[in-house]
Amino acid sequence: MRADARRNREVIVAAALAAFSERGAAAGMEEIARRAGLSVGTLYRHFPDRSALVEHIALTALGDLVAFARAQSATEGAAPTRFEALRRVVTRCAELPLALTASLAEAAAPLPSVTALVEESDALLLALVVAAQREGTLRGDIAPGDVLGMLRTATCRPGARPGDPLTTVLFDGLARSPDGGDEFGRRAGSALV
Amino acid sequence: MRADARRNREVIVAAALAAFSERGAAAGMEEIARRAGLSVGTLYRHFPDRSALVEHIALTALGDLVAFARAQSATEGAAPTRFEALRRVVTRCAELPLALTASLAEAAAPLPSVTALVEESDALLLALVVAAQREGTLRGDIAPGDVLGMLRTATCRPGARPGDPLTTVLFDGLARSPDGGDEFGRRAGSALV
Amino acid sequence: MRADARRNREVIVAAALAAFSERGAAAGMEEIARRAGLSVGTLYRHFPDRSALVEHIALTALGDLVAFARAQSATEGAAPTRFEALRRVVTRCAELPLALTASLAEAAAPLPSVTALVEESDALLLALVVAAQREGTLRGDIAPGDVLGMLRTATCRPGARPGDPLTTVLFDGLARSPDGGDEFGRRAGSALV
Amino acid sequence: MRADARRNREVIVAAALAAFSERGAAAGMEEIARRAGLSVGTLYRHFPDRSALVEHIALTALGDLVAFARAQSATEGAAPTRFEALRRVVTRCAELPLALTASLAEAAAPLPSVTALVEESDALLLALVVAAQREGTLRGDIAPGDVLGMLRTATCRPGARPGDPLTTVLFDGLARSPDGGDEFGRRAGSALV
DNA sequence: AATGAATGAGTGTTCATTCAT
DNA sequence: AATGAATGAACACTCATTCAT
Repeated sequence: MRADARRNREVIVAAALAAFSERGAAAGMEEIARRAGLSVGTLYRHFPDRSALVEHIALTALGDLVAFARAQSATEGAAPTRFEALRRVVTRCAELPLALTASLAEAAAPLPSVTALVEESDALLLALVVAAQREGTLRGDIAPGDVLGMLRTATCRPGARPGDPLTTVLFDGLARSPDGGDEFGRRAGSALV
Repeated sequence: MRADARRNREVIVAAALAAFSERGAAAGMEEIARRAGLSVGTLYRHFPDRSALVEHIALTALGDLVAFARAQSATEGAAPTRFEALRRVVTRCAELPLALTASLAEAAAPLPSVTALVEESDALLLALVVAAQREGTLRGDIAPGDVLGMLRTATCRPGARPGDPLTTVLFDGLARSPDGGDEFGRRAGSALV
Repeated sequence: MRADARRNREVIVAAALAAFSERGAAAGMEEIARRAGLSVGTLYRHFPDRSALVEHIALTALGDLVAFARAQSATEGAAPTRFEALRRVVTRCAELPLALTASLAEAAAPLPSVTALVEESDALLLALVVAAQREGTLRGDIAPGDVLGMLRTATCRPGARPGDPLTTVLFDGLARSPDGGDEFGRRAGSALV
Repeated sequence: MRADARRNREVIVAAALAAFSERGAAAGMEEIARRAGLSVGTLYRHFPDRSALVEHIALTALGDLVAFARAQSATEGAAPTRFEALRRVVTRCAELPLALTASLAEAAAPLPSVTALVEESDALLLALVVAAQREGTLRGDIAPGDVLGMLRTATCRPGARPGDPLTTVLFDGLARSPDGGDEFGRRAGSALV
């Protein structure tokens, strides 16, 4: 592949990402092309049709996340605890353009390749949650599946951002307090959404 | 407004609700009209344009929920505890067609009237959570905002249904165990979603 | 169907016929709509897609011809001889917009409904040729299939017209001369194309 | 012109011929280039635009035929009779890719250069028919123009092939029977195509 | 008041043609 | 001189909206 073609391909993907993020799956090919400073024909040279572009973006974002999650799931990872590994993955999740607009997610969902990655991602995260609970760094009184739900709520909301207070608070709340107690009655009134 | 006109309006709303639920925001005016047994012209007699119809549906569903939440929030409500009131509101939430497809929610989100109701709904639910924690029926070791997140995860997922096991399990998990202890260390590894 | 809709449908068909005749199958939907004094949307209300329009026109022309051929094939038809019946059918053929441009014919050919009619048309014409030969009004020294080929050459050329000298000459040449002889050596030098 | 350039030109023409034969005028420049093992850029180096390529192919095929017909028309040609010369020309005609799809023929028809060759071809063939009838080897009871029509039917049908039974039968039927008689009344009912 | 036919701007997509590599 | 990437006008088709019946 020629250098300029590869460059253009990247420009297209970036433009599509931006367009979908800002305007949802409603963003048209023409608009994406305009953002990329190219013409529609070039889009179609790189992606056979609209859904191929959507799929590519969804797969790239998800694949990136899954790769990172896999790395962090390996015991020999740099993270000192499974809890910390989980925090890193979730933080990375918010850094990635995973928070694609809901409608793009909906558009990509039925694609088998996307479904497969979502399932792997879920499995990796779930395993991390369970492991963190086993090692005692993540409170054990919440079902792993519920924890996953909370994480998803935190990271996949439209507009989620890496530095989000919600994510921070969430992990604070999920951590087993160092003094050994998730003592009942602790008021957490400040950690509102 | 004549009786048949009011009837038509209701039929239209019901048809739109069904169409959006099944086919997402992709559902067209013609399809909605067909489901309603009417013609597009009649749709436009009742709603000036598509977004007015979307807004009406979102407001109806949300308004219904907020009204119910308001009623349950009044201390003199029939619910014996705030925990029970919360459970009723959440159950009602799942009964309502609030779990509209993500794309419809996205379409309705920017409307100020919808935003206002979402905020009121969040405030009411949050107050109920705090109150339930105060009265000791809802475990206090989870931040109210996190509880809200879990509830949202449980109720607003696409495809959520009133009888959902997740909702049941969630409230089981949220209840302070009768023996007085949310004892630390309880493993919940088997309670996967 | 409303009166104006039926009128418009006819206008569309006429416009499509004219457009295809003049510009071949390359004629676009927009042009057909413009000729009809309508907008593309109306074309698509009446015909689900381009090929449906092409098919309709081909079927109408062919169906008309086949109906006429069927009528003339009935022994009790008004034509005194099978030869005369054949001549009428072929003349009618040239009167119909059957001489659609080659590319339209090519576009319509793969449609099963069109193929079926073409086959029936061929069968009817072939039967007429054989019958005319049996009754002695059509010279018997040419294979019926070859006669059919000649007829097709005469009628289905692009630009064929009812009054065509070729058709006249062709039937003169096919007729058994009244004096009983297709005598060898007759010069026909004047009957050139 | 360099040797490789001439070679490329030939390859392009052959590829275009194959593409048009198989897929009709719908064949695109990119497909032709792919068949030729070249890129579109090279096509445009040899032919200024699509219609130039179409014209070249039509002219080549027709010119080849006309040259052959001219040669056979010269009295001193190798053919023992005019009838045999005609048979050779027609056979050659079927060997040439003249039977291009209808839509290509339509595309090339309006070009004056093509029209001129078609007319010369018709004139040559017609003259051969008349001459063959004069020398008594081609039955004289069919108008030369009609004979031409039959020949066209036989050779220019889409899908016509050199060895075609139709061509053989046609010439058998056109030949004056050796016993001297195209005797009237001969039934040919069984010789269906 | 209801109908459903007509509108037309907009979308995805193609392809002959041009031009940087 | 060849390549193949980029162009952009054109096409088939859709659908929210309007309006004659």
